[in-house]
Amino acid sequence: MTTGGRIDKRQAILDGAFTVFAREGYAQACVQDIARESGVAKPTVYNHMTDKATLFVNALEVAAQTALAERIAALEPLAAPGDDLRATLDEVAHALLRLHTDSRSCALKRLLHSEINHFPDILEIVKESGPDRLNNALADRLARLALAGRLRAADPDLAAEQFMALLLGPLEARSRLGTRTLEDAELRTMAAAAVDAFLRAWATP
Amino acid sequence: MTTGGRIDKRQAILDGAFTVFAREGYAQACVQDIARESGVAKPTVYNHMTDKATLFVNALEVAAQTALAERIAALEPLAAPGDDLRATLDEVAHALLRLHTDSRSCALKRLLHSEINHFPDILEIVKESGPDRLNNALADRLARLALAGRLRAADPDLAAEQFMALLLGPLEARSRLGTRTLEDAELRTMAAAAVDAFLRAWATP
DNA sequence: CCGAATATGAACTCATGGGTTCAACGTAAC
DNA sequence: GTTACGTTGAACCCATGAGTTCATATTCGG
Repeated sequence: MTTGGRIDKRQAILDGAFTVFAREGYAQACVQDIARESGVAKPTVYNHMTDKATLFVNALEVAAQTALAERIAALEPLAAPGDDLRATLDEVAHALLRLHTDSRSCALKRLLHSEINHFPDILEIVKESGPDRLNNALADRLARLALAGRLRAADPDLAAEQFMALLLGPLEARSRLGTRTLEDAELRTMAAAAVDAFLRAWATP
Repeated sequence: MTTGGRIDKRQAILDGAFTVFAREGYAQACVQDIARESGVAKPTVYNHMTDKATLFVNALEVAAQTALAERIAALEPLAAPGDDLRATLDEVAHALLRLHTDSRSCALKRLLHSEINHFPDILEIVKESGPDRLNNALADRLARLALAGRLRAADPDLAAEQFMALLLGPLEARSRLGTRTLEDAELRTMAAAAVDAFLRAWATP
């Protein structure tokens, strides 16, 4: 039934679709371009997806799942933090910053924001693979640190939320809404500043 | 030359344009609808603006200026903070949260993000009336507080950036990308949490 | 090698909407 | 009144692009 080729084409289409939607936005993207970008003919696109709208939603969905998985993987060092908690947090913060400044991540965020009113299904994607999931995963790690006496014990969810806020909040202005590419050195500085403030607010007194 | 009526029409057009763009997005909004929303005929729109693109940019520009002015005004209490610094910060934080959850503010942010790649002029708007301006105004207030010994003296710009981050970062997830309307009680809780963390990180030791 | 399923490209239909034209209509200035 | 200017609504032209059709080519299982 689903031959290998079919699955490959489907992946190629979803991938190419995200690329074009990311570059053009939903309305400005045309299916012809998506087909070209995917290395596929236009009728083939309609062979796999019923219309442009579902193509859009599906493309966003896989992009969101991929992004979430990468971000959660970046929390890994917190599972076995060394003696130097600050260094571990710096490392995780820097990795998260890199992932959040990636051009596909920025585009994903842009698309989710801009089309959320036209596509109710997008809300489901956000609940399924949005920042809440990442916050929860981070809260889990922080809770274990709190239990080990290395952080304040109060409300790991709030701690996670504020860690992410301190880290990502400054991003928007610094990157000029995703226009400017930030140097790695600048990312390290931002990560260090966020971790520093976070530890002042959340380290055990 | 410019009779009173002309200016009124121009304002009405810019206002109606923002309303429709906010509801539909740039590409999906049609000039006919904008004309209807503004209580004006379609050729009148083209009488004031050369084309849809400049109409869009101008509408965004006035919306951004308005939003910035409101936000800077909300910092006013910090000019003469009472004995209770926390209470003053709570008040300002709450006011800022209300302004940032306003539906027009959310729409403005959405539009800036989603069309920044198609309209280079938007970058100018962001630099002119974007978060940097608000950060600077806040940093000024915080610098005076630091000078008065009520906050750490180091880097008021960073302090302002982190205050805004702690305040607005949690907003995105909580409001489900601007979909959910937040109750005033929830805004107060969020403001208090942000101020609490900010003071732990930035109060004089 | 054959046959079924899928892919292809080109051409087609049709709806949408940006931008313009024009003749008729206020309306305010003098 | 008349002159000048802005507004109006309707009709119009034209480009774009979603979605389909079909005849042909390709590919893969058996």
